[in-house]
Amino acid sequence: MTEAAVESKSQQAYAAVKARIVEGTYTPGYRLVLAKIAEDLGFSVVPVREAIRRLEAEGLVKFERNVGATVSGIDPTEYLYTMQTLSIVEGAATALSAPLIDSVAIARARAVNEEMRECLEHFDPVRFTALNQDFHSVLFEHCPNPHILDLVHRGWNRLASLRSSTFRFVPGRAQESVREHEALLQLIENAADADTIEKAARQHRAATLDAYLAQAKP
Amino acid sequence: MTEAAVESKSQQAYAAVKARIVEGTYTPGYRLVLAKIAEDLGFSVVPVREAIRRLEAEGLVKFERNVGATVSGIDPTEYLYTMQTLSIVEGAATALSAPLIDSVAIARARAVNEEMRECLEHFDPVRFTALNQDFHSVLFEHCPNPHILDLVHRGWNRLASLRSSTFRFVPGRAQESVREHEALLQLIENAADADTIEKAARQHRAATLDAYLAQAKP
DNA sequence: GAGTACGAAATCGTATACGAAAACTATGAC
DNA sequence: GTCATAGTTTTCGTATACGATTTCGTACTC
Repeated sequence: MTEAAVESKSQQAYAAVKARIVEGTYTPGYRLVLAKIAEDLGFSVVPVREAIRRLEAEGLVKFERNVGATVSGIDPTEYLYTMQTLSIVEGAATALSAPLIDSVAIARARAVNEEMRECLEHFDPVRFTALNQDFHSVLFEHCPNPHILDLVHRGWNRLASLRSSTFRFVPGRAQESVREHEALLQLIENAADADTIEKAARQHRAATLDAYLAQAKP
Repeated sequence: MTEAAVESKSQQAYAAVKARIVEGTYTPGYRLVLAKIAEDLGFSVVPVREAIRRLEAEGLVKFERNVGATVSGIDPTEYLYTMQTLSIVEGAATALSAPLIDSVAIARARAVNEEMRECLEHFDPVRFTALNQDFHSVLFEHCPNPHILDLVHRGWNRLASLRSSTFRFVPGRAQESVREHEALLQLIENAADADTIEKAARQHRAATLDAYLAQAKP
C-alpha cells in the first residue's frame, strides 16, 4: 500500500491559494504576484499560473492581461448577481434533493440548526457561518445532479471571499434564517411538492439579499 | 486607428480549439494532444495547455493526469444533468429578462421563430439549431444578471459538442418547440407574472429532455 | 494462443529563460 | 506645485528544455 497518488503541483497551488482566499489571508483586492506565490510554495511559476487561472474561471480572482491577478470580491453589484444566482440554484438543488432526504439526515440538519440557534445566543458568527454551510450540505448531499451542486459550491466560494466584509451581517437576519431552516425541514418532512420547497429555499437566500439591500439603500 | 489589442495566444488557442469542438471538427472522444495542437497553431505548448484547461473548466474537454485531454460529451447521464441544469437557468434567465424585453425584440424573436418553422418544411436541422440559439439569445440579451447568462452559455456549449449525436433530434419535438416559442412570446407580451414565464421557459427545455428520455427508454 | 515482462516511443508536468508590456520613479519644464 | 516625459523596475506571456509517467509494441514464457 505504498499508494502515492501525489497531487500535481498545479493542484496543490490551486488548493493553497484558494484556501488562503477563503480563509481570508488574501483579502479582496490583494495582488497575487505569480513569482511571489511560486517562491512561497517552492514551485515554479507555471503551475501557480495554472492555479490562478482556474481560480479566475471560478470567479475568485480577477486576471488582467499583462498586469496580474487580484483577489476579486467586494462590488455590491457582484454580490447581488451571486446571491441571485445562488437563490436559483440552491432552490433547485433543494427541490431535487428533498425526495431523497431520509429522516436521519433531517434529524442531523435539525441538530445543526439547533446549534446555530445557540451560536446566536453566544454571539459566535464565525461558527454560525460554518454551521450554516453544514446545514445546507446535509440537505444537498444526495442531490441527484452534480452540475447543480457544483454551481452551489461555486457560489459559496465566492461569498466566502467576502466573509469579513460588511455584506454578511445584517441585524436580525440570522434569527430569521434559523426559523426558515426549521420551516424548510418541515416542508421536506411532510413531502411538500417540489414547487413549494423550491420556492421556500429560494426565498431563504433571497431574504438575505433583501435584508442587505434594505440596509444598504437608505 | 492602428488599434491593435491583439489577443493573447492562449486566448487564440482557446477560441480555436473551442470552435473546432463546437463545429464538430473535434468530435467527442477525440484525443487532444498538446504538442500537435501547438504545432497546428504555430504556438508553443504553454498557451495551448492553458486553453485546454480552460475548456476543461467549462466541461468541454476531459483532462486526465499524465494522460491528456479528450473532447468530452456523449454520456446520457451527462446529457440529463446538462439539460436539467439548463432548464433551471434558462427558466430563471427568461423570467428575469421578460420585463426588459421591448416590442421590437419580441418582433425580432417572432421572425426568427417563423424562420425556424420554415426550416422544418425544408428540413434544415443545422440552420434550425442555429436559429434556435438566436431566438433565445434575443430573449436573453437584456438579462440583468450576467452570471446566469454565463451559465446558459456554458450549457449551450456543452450541448453543441454533442450536436451530431443522436441526442438532439427527436421526431416531432421540433414542431412542438416552435409552438412553445410562440406561447412564450405571448406570455412575455402580456406581461405574465414571473413565475408563469419561468415555469413555461423551464418546461420548454424540460420537454426536449423528456422527449429524449421517452425515446431512449423503450 | 494467451499472458507477462521489458524496452521504446509518446506525451505530459514543470523548470528555466527571455522578450514584451505595464507600472513606477525621478527628472525637468512651465 | 503640477504636469509631462524618459528611464528603470516589476511582472507577465511564451518559448524551449528535460525529467517523469504512461502507453504501446515486441519478445518471451507457459
